[in-house]
Amino acid sequence: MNEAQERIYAAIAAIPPGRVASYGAIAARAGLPGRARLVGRLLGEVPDGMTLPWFRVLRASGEVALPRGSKGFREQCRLLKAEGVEVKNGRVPLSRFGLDADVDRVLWGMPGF
DNA sequence: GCCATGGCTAGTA
DNA sequence: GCCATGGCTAGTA
Repeated sequence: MNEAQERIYAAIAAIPPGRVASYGAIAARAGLPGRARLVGRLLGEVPDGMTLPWFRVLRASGEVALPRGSKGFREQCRLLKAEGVEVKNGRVPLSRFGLDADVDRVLWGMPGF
C-alpha cells in the first residue's frame, strides 16, 4: 500500500461517528487536494480485514454516491441512520453533519454570532 | 474507456 | 442534469 493510500484510509478512519465528509474533503485532509476520485476508487478496493467507516463518505452535495437502488446505497443509508445521521432520500445535510459542522455550533454558541 | 466527483447552469414552480 | 477532469485499467498490437 503506497503512502497516498494509507493517508486516505487514515483520513476516512478519522471521521467521527455521527459525522460525514465529502470525497474531496478526505482527499484534502490526506494532503492530496483535488484527488476526490482517488478516494472513491480506494473505497472500492479496501483490503480484506480492514475495517473502515466507508459509509461516512459522501458527495460534496451530501448525497450518497452509490447508485440508488443498489445494495450498497441502501446499506450506506442504513449505517448512517444507525448512528444518528439524518438521511432523507439519499442525502445528508452537511451543514449539520459535515466534519466542520461543529465549527458552526461553536460560533452559534459565541456571543456576537 | 470508465467512474463511489465536483461545479455550474438552465429551467421550473 | 450535464460536462470537464484526472487517474487508472483492460485489452490490443
